Amino acid sequence: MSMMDVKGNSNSSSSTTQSDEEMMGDLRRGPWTVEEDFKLINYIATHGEGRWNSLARCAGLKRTGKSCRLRWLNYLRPDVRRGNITLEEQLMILELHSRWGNRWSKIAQHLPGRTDNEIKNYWRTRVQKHAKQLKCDVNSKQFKDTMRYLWMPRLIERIQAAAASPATSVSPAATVSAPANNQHSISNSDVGTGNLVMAPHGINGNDFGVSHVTQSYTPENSSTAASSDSFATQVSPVSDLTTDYYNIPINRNTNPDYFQAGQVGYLESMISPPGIFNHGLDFQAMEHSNNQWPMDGGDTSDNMWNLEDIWF
DNA sequence: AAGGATTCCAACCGCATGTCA
DNA sequence: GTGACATGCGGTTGGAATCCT
Repeated sequence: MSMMDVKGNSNSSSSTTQSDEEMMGDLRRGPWTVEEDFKLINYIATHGEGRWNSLARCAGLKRTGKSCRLRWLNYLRPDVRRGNITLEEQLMILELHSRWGNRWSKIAQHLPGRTDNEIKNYWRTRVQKHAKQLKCDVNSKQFKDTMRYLWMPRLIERIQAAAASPATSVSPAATVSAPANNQHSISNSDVGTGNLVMAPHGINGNDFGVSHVTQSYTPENSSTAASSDSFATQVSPVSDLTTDYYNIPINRNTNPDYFQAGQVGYLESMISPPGIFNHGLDFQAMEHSNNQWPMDGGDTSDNMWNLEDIWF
């Protein structure tokens, strides 16, 4: 069973370009196979990226240029980072989304190794889900306030707690991501200026469920490394090509303007301006009264939504 | 154990914009 | 200036995996 089976060889797409249409004869769709991945990787290794339609032809792939591009950018690229979104990344997504809205690609530029697709999926599956549970719009003031005064602080607390006790580190990014230079170091002067933390109009959202952030990332525990039983024929959701198969080092970030998780300046800057979290909420007490905020990987979403009762 | 519900995410679609002849 | 084609982006879909009853 595959998406290809479902969508078949439909050639009714009105969005395809003319050159796509010309190729529509026996185009493949749906999940990529190992063979296709190899072809694409090998071709790009030799000839580089770009000119995706001709690339698809020359590489012997019966795919549209679009499809090749997407597969490369979202999955095969050497610096694509697999695995769970870290706390720091969640915080970053949250903050950047508050600034830019659904500008996923722009947000992704500041999260090395993460694709716009991944961030978009994250937002939709976690944040919007919670907004829905709260019966409010993700862009509503109510929801933003909840983000800003409840979940952001909790996230920061957890990041700091993790930093204080490395044995229970929650920051895979700190170990996986090791850019060499020129990260955007956020100074304390950013704090309270709206520069990064606590933007004037608040924070839109985050996954405070953080159910997947407590493990250190390894290829083995990558979320995409599971369920490899269908690997022989289909790879898309399961292969860990960037490590096991192709032995390509992960996460070679070159973006000079990105945030490095675990960077002290960043975390410090994430600490709220004085008093901003002190709106009569005792988070410690809340944590206790709600059966805490586990650091062991359990999904805390429900607990957090219990906090909602207190909040409202 | 079974099957229904939910979650996650790869891949697709449609549109906008960029590039080039 | 214009049209053809390429690229990029955000939204959506649907199926595998996982969870729940």
